[in-house]
Amino acid sequence: METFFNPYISVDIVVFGFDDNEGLKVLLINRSRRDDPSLKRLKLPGNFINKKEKLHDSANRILKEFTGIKNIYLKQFAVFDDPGRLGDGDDLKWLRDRTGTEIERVVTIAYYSLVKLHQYSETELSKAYNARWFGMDEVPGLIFDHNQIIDEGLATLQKEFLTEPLCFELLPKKFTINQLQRISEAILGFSIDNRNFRKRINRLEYVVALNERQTGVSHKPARYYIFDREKFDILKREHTGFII
Amino acid sequence: METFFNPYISVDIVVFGFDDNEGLKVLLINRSRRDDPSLKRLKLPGNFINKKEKLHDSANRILKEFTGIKNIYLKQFAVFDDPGRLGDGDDLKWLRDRTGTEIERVVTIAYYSLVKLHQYSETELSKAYNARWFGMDEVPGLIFDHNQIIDEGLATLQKEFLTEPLCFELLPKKFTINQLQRISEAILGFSIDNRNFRKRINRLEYVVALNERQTGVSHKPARYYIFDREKFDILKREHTGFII
DNA sequence: CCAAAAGTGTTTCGTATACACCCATGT
DNA sequence: ACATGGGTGTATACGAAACACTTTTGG
Repeated sequence: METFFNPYISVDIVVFGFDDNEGLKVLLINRSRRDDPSLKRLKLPGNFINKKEKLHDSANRILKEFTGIKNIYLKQFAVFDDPGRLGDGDDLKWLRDRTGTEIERVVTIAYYSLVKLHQYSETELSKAYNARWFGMDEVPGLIFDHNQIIDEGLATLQKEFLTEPLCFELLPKKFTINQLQRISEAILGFSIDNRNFRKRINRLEYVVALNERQTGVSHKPARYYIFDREKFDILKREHTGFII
Repeated sequence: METFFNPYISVDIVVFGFDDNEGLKVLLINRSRRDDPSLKRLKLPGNFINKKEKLHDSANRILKEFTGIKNIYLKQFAVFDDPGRLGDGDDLKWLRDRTGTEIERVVTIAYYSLVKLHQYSETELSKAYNARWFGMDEVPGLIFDHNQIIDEGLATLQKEFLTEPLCFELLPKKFTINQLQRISEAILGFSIDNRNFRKRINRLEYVVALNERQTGVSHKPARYYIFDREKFDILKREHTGFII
C-alpha cells in the first residue's frame, strides 16, 4: 500500500515549557483523538515524516498541529532505534490500525523544543488530542519508549543549557534576573546563590539592562533585561574553553 | 522487492585517526569494490541498516568491515535527511544499481569514531574498497553530502572534545603529556602553552603518572601516563559548571 | 508598618594566562 | 659536544563560592 508518509521514520518532540510558579513542564497528548474509545494512553507529540519532507519541517508541522506554535526553538538530540521499541502489544496494534500499514519497525528522530508558556497558554493547545502540560514529576507511563525519550531530552537540555543561550527561549523578551535564575534552577535541578548569580549575569555583555521596571507589584519592582543575540554570537565565536 | 536491509535508513561514519607526525586524519573508501570499473569516487564508510539491527550495531558492523576494528569509540552526532541529499546524477544511479532497489530517499544517521592509528595501520584496512587515511586538508570532493558530514563531524568532535575524555581514545594506553597536547592542538586547531598545559593535566586526578619512561629516544625520555576512567566517571558526576 | 521580593559587597581560593631556561638522552 | 624534545616556576588577574542585610513598593 502506497502512503504519502514514510512509515519507517518518525519524529517525536519533547516540548518543554516553563511556568514561573510551577516550574518546568512537558507537553503530552492523548494517543487518539477525543472521539476515539481508547483514551487515556498518553504520548509525546510526534508522527511519521512525509516522504519528501525535511525532518525539521516535519517537526515544525507536528509542533504546529499540537500547540498552534510556529517558529520555536527545536533541537534534534537523539535517535531512538531499538527494533523492539514499539513492543508487541496494544500500542503497536493501535499504530497499525491508525495507519492501516503493517508497521514493523520505526526509527524515531527525537527533538526537544522550548516554548514560552506565558504566551501560549493551554487555550491554544490541540483540544482534539487533549494536549496538556505535565510537571516533570507528574509524567505518567507513556506508550513505547516515550518516557525514555523525555529522560534523555531533559538530560540533553541540562547539558546544552550550560553552553547555549537556551534560557532566553523560555522567557519573555523582557525578563528579570530573578526569572532567569528560577529557570536555571528549574532546569539544572539545584539552587544558586542569588548574589553570585547576579554578578555572573551582569558580566555578560549580551544580557542588556533596560531603563524599565516592573509595575503594579507589591514589592520593590525588578529591572527588566533583554537578550542581545548578535552580541552573543560574536562573543561565542571568540570563546575557547577547556572544561575537563 | 523484499530486502534484508532497510533501504530508507543508512549509517555513515566519520572515522578519525591521529598520527603523531601527520596530525588528524579521516578514513575514506572507494565507492565501489576494486574490481568495479567506476573507481575513484570516494565516500565515507557507511551502508544501509539491516531490518532488525540496532543502529549502533550497524555502525560497528560497518566499521569492522572497512577497518577490521571492533570495540572502538562511536558517537552518533547528527541525522542527514535532506530529501535531495542523494542528488539525481551518477551517484544515485550507482546506488540504485548496487542495491537493485528504486532508492528514493535515504535518511542517514552519522557517527564519528576515534581510532588509535598507531595500532591499526593501513595494512588492516579493507583492501577491497581501497580504504585509506586522508589528512583533514586533503579530503577531495565526495559523493552525496559526505563532505558536509565530515565538516559537521569535526565540529562536533571539537565541541565534545572540550567536555569529554576523547583524547584518550586516540592515544595508546600509555602516553606522554606532549602526545596529549599534540592531539589537543590538532583537534582544536590552535596551539597551547606547554607549561600551562602540563599544569592543567597534572591537576587532573584521572591522568595518572607511571614510574616508567620512554626508552631508546635520543633526548630526555618522557614520562608515561595512563587514563583512569573510573576516577573520571566519579569526578564527572560531581561536577557542575556554567560555561556561559 | 508590614509583607514580599529586589538588590547589594567583601573575602577567600583556585584556575587561566604570560613568559624563558635547564635537563636527560643518543649519536 | 651537540641536537632533540622533555620538563620546570612565578607573578598577575579574573572568576567561583560563601555569606547577611537594606531597599522599594502595594496593601
